[in-house]
Amino acid sequence: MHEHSLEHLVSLVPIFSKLDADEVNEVAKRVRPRVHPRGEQLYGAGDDNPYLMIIHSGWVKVSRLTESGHEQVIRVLGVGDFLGEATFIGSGVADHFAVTLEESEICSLHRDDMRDYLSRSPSVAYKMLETLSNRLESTENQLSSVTGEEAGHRVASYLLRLARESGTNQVTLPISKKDVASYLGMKAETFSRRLAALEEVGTVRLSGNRGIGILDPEALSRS
Amino acid sequence: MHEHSLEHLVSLVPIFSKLDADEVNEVAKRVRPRVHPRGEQLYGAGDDNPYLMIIHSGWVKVSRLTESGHEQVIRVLGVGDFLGEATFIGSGVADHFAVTLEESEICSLHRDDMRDYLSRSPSVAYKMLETLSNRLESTENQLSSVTGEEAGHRVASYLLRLARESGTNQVTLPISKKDVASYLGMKAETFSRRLAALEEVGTVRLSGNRGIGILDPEALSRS
DNA sequence: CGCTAGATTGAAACGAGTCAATTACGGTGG
DNA sequence: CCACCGTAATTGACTCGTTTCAATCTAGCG
Repeated sequence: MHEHSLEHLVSLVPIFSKLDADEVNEVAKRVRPRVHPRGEQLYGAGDDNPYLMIIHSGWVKVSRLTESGHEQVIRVLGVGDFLGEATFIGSGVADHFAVTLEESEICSLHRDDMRDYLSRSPSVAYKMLETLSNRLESTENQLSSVTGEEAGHRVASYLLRLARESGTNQVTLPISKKDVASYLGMKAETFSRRLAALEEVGTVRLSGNRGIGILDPEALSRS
Repeated sequence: MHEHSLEHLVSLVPIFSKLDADEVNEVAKRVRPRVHPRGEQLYGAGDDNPYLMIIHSGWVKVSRLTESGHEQVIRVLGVGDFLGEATFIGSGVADHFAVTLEESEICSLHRDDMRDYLSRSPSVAYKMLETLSNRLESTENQLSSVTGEEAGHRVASYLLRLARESGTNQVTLPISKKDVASYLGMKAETFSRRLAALEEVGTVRLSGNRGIGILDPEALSRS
């Protein structure tokens, strides 16, 4: 199903990166790789998903449904990221949705196996701690930005972040504008209007539905 | 300094609850207990705080400063909770503030010692994972509630949560109204107005600055 | 018992949401 | 390769909730 061995794939995953060859072998034996088509829901709120899922290729969107029924995009996960941890730590059910954004190869590890590795391999637990700690930090950032900054400023910060992460001023939105808007805590119309305003004054240049060229990063960081 | 032994205190802390007597002893040897007066800042954004802090008594408020300078209350920690983990996992500097809300006894563990326990004692790592996972979940909840629900609804949900957690309909705000408002992602004036509106229709009864009696929980959950 | 930070209230301005109507993109099939 | 179609994005006009600013008021500590 893949030109690389399962062992090799496992060794590339950040949370397993400190394991030795024997340990990697053992994990590889327990892992179930699968290719999921674009748009497939991996699990939804209320599901009892017993697997830790690790992304080998593709992208996964994680979102929640507010009580009043609106979708809130929480984060987008890519190669090397894992998801589903909340349902085996604490043994509850999922409270969010996970959907592939494109065809993705994902390995699943049963929670019993995972608990086993956690108790025997401190490096796995430590790597997970690192990841969760970083996620917490970035979610707290999102929270304070949504309540404390106005829409235009959030858009500007987001574009600058994309530019920084990609290392270029010609960025491509990882998700649809509607989803980016949700991630930024605003409606799609507002996001569209802010972008249009930035283009108006020559700060950015929109190309197609996903492309944005940042012409004046200085001006962006000032807004 | 305290009528209980340090060992006893350590054994009461959730993340150390699975340790055996010898391990508890060892942790106790490395721990530095201290009593902090009300209002003391334990650390601030930008500080390199090398300690994991564990609360034995009292309350600690964790908040952030948005880019535009507004304070955003993230969470309130109580007995048994820990803080400061972000600065030893990932080895960065703090990006938030921690302030005691009242006189609090807090034990500090140096990050080197903590890393040591993490690598030797899987139960400690697992307990920390549990906590971080729960915090992540609740912060995600806050996020989607702030963007998806309107102020009145957030106030109602919050009051119901306080009532549920305390097991009574006569609740006491753990922090000032200004801080609660910040936690709920609104201005103090808005919070005040929502409470006044609820009192107006006989759903709640305000008493003093911190006391709220919930007269009609049914009506609250409907708003 | 008086002072001060916290809380309340009012009026007005504004940012973002809503609803609805177009327009444009980008994947598909001819 | 191009025309077509469905989905996504844009735009406009309007509404509404929340913030803002300012003026009291009051709880609760010293």
